[in-house]
Amino acid sequence: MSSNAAMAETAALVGDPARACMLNALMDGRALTAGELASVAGITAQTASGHLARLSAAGLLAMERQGRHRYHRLASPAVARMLEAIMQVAGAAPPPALPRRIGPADAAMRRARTCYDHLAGRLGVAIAEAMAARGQVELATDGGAVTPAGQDFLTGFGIIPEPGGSRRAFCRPCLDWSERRHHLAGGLGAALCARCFELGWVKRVPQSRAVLVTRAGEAGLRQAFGIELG
Amino acid sequence: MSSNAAMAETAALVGDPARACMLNALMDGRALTAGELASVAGITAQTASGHLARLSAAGLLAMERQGRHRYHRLASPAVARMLEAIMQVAGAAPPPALPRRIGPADAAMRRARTCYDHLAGRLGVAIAEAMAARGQVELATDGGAVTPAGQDFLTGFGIIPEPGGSRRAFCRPCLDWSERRHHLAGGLGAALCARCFELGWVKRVPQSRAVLVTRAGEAGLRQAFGIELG
DNA sequence: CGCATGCTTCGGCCGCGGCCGAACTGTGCG
DNA sequence: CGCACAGTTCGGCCGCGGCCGAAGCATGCG
Repeated sequence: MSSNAAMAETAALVGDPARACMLNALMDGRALTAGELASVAGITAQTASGHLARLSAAGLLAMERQGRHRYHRLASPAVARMLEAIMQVAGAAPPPALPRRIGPADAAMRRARTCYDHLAGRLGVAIAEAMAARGQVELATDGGAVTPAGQDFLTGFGIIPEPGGSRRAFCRPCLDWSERRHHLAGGLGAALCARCFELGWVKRVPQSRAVLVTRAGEAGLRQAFGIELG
Repeated sequence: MSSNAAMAETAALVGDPARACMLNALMDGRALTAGELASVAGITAQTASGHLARLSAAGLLAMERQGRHRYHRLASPAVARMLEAIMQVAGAAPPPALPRRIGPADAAMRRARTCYDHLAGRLGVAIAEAMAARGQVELATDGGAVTPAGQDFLTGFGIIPEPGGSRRAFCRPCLDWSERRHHLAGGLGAALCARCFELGWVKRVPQSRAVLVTRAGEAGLRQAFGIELG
């Protein structure tokens, strides 16, 4: 009865070409701005705004303000799974993942850079996702925490976990500019970044926020986090 | 691009309350008539007809004529999976599976009966599904086949697989009246039915198409097919 | 401060599509 | 053959919702 109505409502949201286009563009887990989504859907910003509001209200999307931008992303893996299931029935091959050029044009910046006091770019995101996958940190939209396993790892990595003091913001997710996924910020992000510099794994590029991953860094990252930047 | 359009089209089909209602009613794998589907959706027959035609054209439903009835069912497990994924996102609990009374009112008939020369009812459907699950038979909409493993099983069960003669219709699915799922018909269905009588597993109920599963039958069916009629 | 930018809200246009009544096909039954 | 019943097709009504132009906030920058 009402479950039918709820199902229909959700499906109807996906059932509009413009909205389907936007959802599809978010399938890789990145977060995009309203303007970008309007562009990929081929509609004006005001129309997109309405769609995005409805998608968020229905719990399909999550929104995150950052300055004067608003980043939208799929609200949960369940949404992605649903979209995949629909595409399967629709007989549509998953989209060719067109390499839309977003973020900084500089390849080195996209690969690795600092964001204030922590690491960003593919490197920063890879570290965050590796630690999350291994259960060392738990990331939520509005915060995060280091698990006991994470404490152990950090100690072994040469980072002394914070005493009770400014615990609040110690482990915090931050939306990555170029990757549009979360990397680690807060005290933890800063400590990881500092330790990587200390170990000689990364070096600053003069006059730029970009950092260079050294040979030693590639080996160390592979061993410590299982990361392969490619 | 076009994959977005295909996805939107499919989702839009589910996105109508009436169609969602019908699809939901088919989630258990049974096949229902257009009239029944119209009834559960609370719309007239002519409106339902239009919906069903569109759903079939899009490959969400499969239709099967039987006399002057037209039975509709989900076209594939992928469709069921999609619907489940949508319901999950919609936060709707799967419908309480309201026990709609369909088919013959006689409980014995629903449990087990003969259909011409083969077994039907919960028993017939259970045998067909058990054999399909074990890879002994392969059932398609318009025919079926006994696999090598199935040949072995049948030999052990005391059935001599047909010689090349009337092979065509030896293994054939037949839509079950009360269960609205397929049971086995054709030469195979007849042979299985005959053997069950021969083994004393089932007995005819006088003046009725219903058959009774004996104590020996319950044990035998459990052992031979892993069936538990409950 | 004022301007530019990103996004939202409002108002109105318009077309798609769901709905039903009525009429038609086709199957089964006596 | 005529009747009953399941299902479809046709035609027309109507409302929901997508779309954009214009105007209204918010944030950031010089």
